[in-house]
This record gives sequence, structure tokens and C-alpha cells, in this order.
Amino acid sequence: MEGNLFLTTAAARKTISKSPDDPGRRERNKREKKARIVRAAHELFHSQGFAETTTSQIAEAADIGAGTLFLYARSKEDLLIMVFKDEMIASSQKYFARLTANASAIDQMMTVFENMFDYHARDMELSRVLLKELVMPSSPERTDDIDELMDVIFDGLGNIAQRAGSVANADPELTARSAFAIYYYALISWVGGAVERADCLGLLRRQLSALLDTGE
Amino acid sequence: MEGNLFLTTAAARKTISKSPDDPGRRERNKREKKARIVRAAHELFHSQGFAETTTSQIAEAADIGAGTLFLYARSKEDLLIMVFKDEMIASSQKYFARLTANASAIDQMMTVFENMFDYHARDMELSRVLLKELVMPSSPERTDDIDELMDVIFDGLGNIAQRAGSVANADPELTARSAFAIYYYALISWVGGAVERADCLGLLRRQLSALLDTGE
DNA sequence: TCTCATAATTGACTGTGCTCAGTTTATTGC
DNA sequence: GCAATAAACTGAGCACAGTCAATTATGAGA
Repeated sequence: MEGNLFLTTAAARKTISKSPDDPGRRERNKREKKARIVRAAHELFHSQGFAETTTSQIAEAADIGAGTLFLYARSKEDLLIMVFKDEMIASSQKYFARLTANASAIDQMMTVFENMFDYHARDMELSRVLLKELVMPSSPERTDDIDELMDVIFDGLGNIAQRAGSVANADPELTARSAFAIYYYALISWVGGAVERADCLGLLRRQLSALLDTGE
Repeated sequence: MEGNLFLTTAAARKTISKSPDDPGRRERNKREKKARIVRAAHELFHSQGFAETTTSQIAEAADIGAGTLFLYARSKEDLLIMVFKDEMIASSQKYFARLTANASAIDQMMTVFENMFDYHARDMELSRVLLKELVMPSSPERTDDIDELMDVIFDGLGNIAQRAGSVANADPELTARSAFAIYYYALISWVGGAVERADCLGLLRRQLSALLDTGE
């Protein structure tokens, strides 16, 4: 029976690793693979650009077969959202969390939006494709991912509107939605190359002022 | 010299048709070809869907070589804008032109936006792709086309805001931009499948009310 | 431990968007 | 009318996203 100590068959490994392994090896492997894919795509998209990166390259970098990639992402565009979802959510949360509480609602919102502009400024070319996919995701899974992100943003904006809006008769959630819509269009104009960053943010501030100034 | 009456060579035809023919045959041929392409694409996109239509099909229907297509459109997506640009501009102008002048600004804007919703309702699947391309056009030529459309819309909205806004301290152009941004986000949510049409329009109206009601 | 069922993986293959070297057609100067 | 030049066109071919029948790894039951 001492031979058991050196068992190397699948069954043996299974029984040994079963206790610390909640979801089983299969699930663990899948997660590791997904992580490798996302990491590889992230790196390649940033270093080479989206169009210039082939799905085979990503597969190879993630050390999986070319076809396997499409068990984890429905399309190349899907990968973009997968790659940036967590990062965008975390960033957004950070932007809202670090706000100085005594600033005006407009200043607070502008701070957040400027941070978001900075985020996209890091790689405008990539953001162009990313925004395309954010606006109209090509798979239901990504729609859910994006909804998650939107929840964070709407929540944050709603809080700002609420705290500042004791005078306002407007619903904070509604204000948040409008503020976001105005920001989104500004972002699209800027990333699309229609307006300069400073002009764009200037316009945005004036628009938010008009939106938030309730009367007078 | 009477033989000139029956000349059929290229040179002769040229001299004969030169006076009514301002731009020359080459230019005329190009325009006809472009028109054939746009018509063919329009029909095929609507009858088969965008993804299901191949560029070769369009080329064949337009009676040109497969490669020739890409002298007129940089990409398949480009064709979408080419196909819908004129129609969208004409429709938008119509929507603004037929407004009843005594209605409130909100009602006027909502009428226009509802008309635009109807426009996209005719083929939601196609509008999904179209919006993607409208948001982030993949070629500078299309950016210009879209700017043209935006001018019409911003102009129309600006007029509404101006007429109604004698009380408002807000810049009509700024209001137009905000109103459009809010509409655009509503459209995207609806076409993307996130919200029902009625709910979406309801939200939109409330948002516009908050935007246009200048104080109390 | 062995067997069976099922989930996951693979890479050769396919369809398609787009390119480009070679050809045709229009225009200009004589 | 005729070269010479330039513009427009063409379809064979390429690169690549995405598929699928065949294969391998995994987990459950006995």
C-alpha cells in the first residue's frame, strides 16, 4: 500500500487534490485558460493594435489551439470587452471613491469624466474599437458585462446627483442617465477625432451645468 | 463634310455630346456605377441582412467586378453609411419640417425622436450595425457624411430650443447637443435590446423635460 | 481500478473581405 | 485620326476570423 504515496495516475491526483479543490480540476483549468487568453490578448492588443493582432497569435501566446479561443470568446471583438471589463469597472469605482465630498456636483462629475478621458487617452486607437463594441455588443454575454459596468457608473453618478440635489425636483437616477448620455456623446466625439480634448471637456462642463442647475 | 453627321467614333461622340455633358463620360460612368452599387447594397442588405450579404453579391448585382466595389467603398461597413446617408438626411429634414409650430419644445422634440425611432424600427437588425458605424465610422469620408447628417439634426433641434427658450438662459446650440446626446443614448439602449420602446421613450421625455424646464 | 459518458480541445478547412499586378477604357495633345 | 498618358476596372489570390468532425482529458459509477 505504500505505493500510494507515489501514485501519479489521474484518479490518484483527483482524490488527493479533491479537498482543497472546490470546483474540480476541469473548472480550474478553464479559468486558468481564460486568464491566459485575456492576458495574452491584453498584451497583444496594446503592443500591436487590435486589427494587427490575429486570433491565432493570441491563441499561440495563450498556449492553446486556434479553435479553442472561440470556446472562450464568441469573436475577436468579444475579447476586447473581456479584456477591458474588469479594468474599466475597477477604474470607475476608483474614480468615484476618491472624490472630495465637499466639491460641487458638477466638479465631482467632471473629475470622474476627466479621469475616464484619461483612461481612454492611453490608447485612443484601441478605444475607438472598444467604444464601438461597448455601444453595440455583438453577444449577449458582453451585454451583461457592460450592464455591470453601467451599474457602477449610474450608481456613482446617481449618488452625486442625490447629494447635491436637495433643491432639485428631478429624480437623481434620471439626472445620472442624462449626465452619462451627455458624457458618452462627448467621449465618442473626442475619441472619434471630431473635437479636441479641451474643447470637448469645456462643452461637457457647460452642458452639465445646464443640466444640474435647477432653475435660475 | 456631311459624313460628320454619322460619325460614331469616340472622338466624334465626345465632340457631339460635349456641350450637354459637363463632367465627361468618365465621371458620368462613375456616378452611374456608384448609384448601381448603392441600390444593389440597399436591396440586398434589407432583403438578406448585412452579415448574410457578401460583397461579391453586391458587386454582381451592381454588374461590376468584385474588386471594383472597393474603389467606391473602403469597406463593407462603409457601404452601410453610403446606402443610408441620403435617406437619413432626407428623413430628418422631413421630420423637422412637418412640426406643428405651436406645440411645446418638448413635444416637438419628442415627435422628431419618435419619428426617428420609427425609422430604425423598420429594420432593427440593420440599425444595430448602422449605429455601430455611425458612432465610430471607419473611414474619414463617412465621418464627413455623418457630419452632414448631424448638422441637419443639430440645426433642427437648435431651432426648437431657440423658439421655446426665450426664458432660458441656456445656449440653444448647447441644449441641442445635450438633447441629441440624451436621445442618442436612448436610441442605442432601445436598438441594443436593453429597454422596451415605450419605456425608452417615456424615460426620454422625462429627461428632456428636466433639460428644457429652466428652473421650476 | 476499469468503463463509460460527457466535456473540452484541436487544427485542418471554409467562406469572405479586401488587395494588387495586369488589363481595358477614357482623355489629351498632335 | 493616332499615340501617349492617365484613370478605371478586373478577378485571381491572400490573410484571417470562425467552424466542425475527430480526438483527448475528465469525472462518475461500479
